[in-house]
Amino acid sequence: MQDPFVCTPVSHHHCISSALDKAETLCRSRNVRLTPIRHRVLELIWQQHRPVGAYDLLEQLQQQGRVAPPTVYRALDFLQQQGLIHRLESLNAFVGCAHPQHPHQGQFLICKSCRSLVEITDPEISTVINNRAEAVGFKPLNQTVEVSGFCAGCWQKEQTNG
Amino acid sequence: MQDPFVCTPVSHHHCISSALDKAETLCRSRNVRLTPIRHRVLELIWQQHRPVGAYDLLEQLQQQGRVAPPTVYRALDFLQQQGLIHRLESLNAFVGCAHPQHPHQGQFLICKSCRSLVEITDPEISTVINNRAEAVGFKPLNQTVEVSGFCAGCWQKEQTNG
DNA sequence: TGTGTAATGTTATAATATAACATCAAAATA
DNA sequence: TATTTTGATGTTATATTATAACATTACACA
Ligand SMILES: [Zn+2]
Ligand SMILES: [Zn+2]
Ligand SMILES: [Zn+2]
Ligand SMILES: [Zn+2]
Repeated sequence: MQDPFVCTPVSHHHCISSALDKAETLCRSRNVRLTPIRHRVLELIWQQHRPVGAYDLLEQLQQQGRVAPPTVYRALDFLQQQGLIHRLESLNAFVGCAHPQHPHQGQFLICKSCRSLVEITDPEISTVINNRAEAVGFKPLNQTVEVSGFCAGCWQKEQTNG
Repeated sequence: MQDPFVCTPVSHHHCISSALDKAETLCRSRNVRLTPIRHRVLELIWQQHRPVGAYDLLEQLQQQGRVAPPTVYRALDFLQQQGLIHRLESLNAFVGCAHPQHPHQGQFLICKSCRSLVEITDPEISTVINNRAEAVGFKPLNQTVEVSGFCAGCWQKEQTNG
């Protein structure tokens, strides 16, 4: 995974096109259509490389013609179904997934200060949660794990300033 | 904790009044005001004993006179600050907390079928998540852990029916 | 009783999301 | 190729969730 914390403008350009390439390959192999709108929405999401709201995307799309909310939400639904993006429940926002090959639920670290985000995929977290759920007779299907706090850089600033 | 899965009408009546008693004691000891509105909102939340939306609460409050959204949201804010309720990010809903004495972040098991909810408080889950976050240089402050799936009862029905 | 603060009332509006139906484009079939 | 079918998008309206801003009221405390 491309680490957002060290993602420079140059490497980020690469990480956008890499994500889009992966998406195209994946959609072709699954025989689903990554239409221009869907492709564009995914591109806009990766350009930010941080959580983006649906209406932010809408605004950007509207710079090239009239677009209405359902268009954006449909694209987001598709991208989510294909595992190309994740929805962040605590932010009402969306972020690109860097490993869309295997369906999974991400675990997200969200910086309160710079609003950057890192997705981790830790099997131990999933396992512990599932075990505890099953221990009380619950059948777990889907996990939402979102951690808010400070990224390394912002935490350092916090400590020196505060 | 009163287990919602086995919460009968009778025991539930107890669990409402117990929660309200705890809240009163707690607010008195903290020298904050559990005003009639706040008390009423907490009561309505516990009456459902499952996640309730702000506008559901509003509707119920309006049966006794005109109430506007800010009133409900303010009460919810207060109750959240005091740890008397939790907000479920994945549902945009609120649920009563059965252990408001010690501030904590809950871990929630949400049944897709009957929409019942169980809060667990598992230190191991918190610890694993915090460890993994710190391992990538992130300073974790707040965790959102919400698991959707089937409660014991509904899972049994699912398996026999499907 | 006055005086400051916290809580609530009130109105308006912001932000997020979906329903319903019309139109269009692509794929499949004849 | 023409026809049919399906999926995608356009369009309008509206639902749902949440907050801003300012007026008023209740309470605490001097
Ligand atoms: Zn992912
Ligand atoms: Zn940061
Ligand atoms: Zn709790
Ligand atoms: Zn259930």
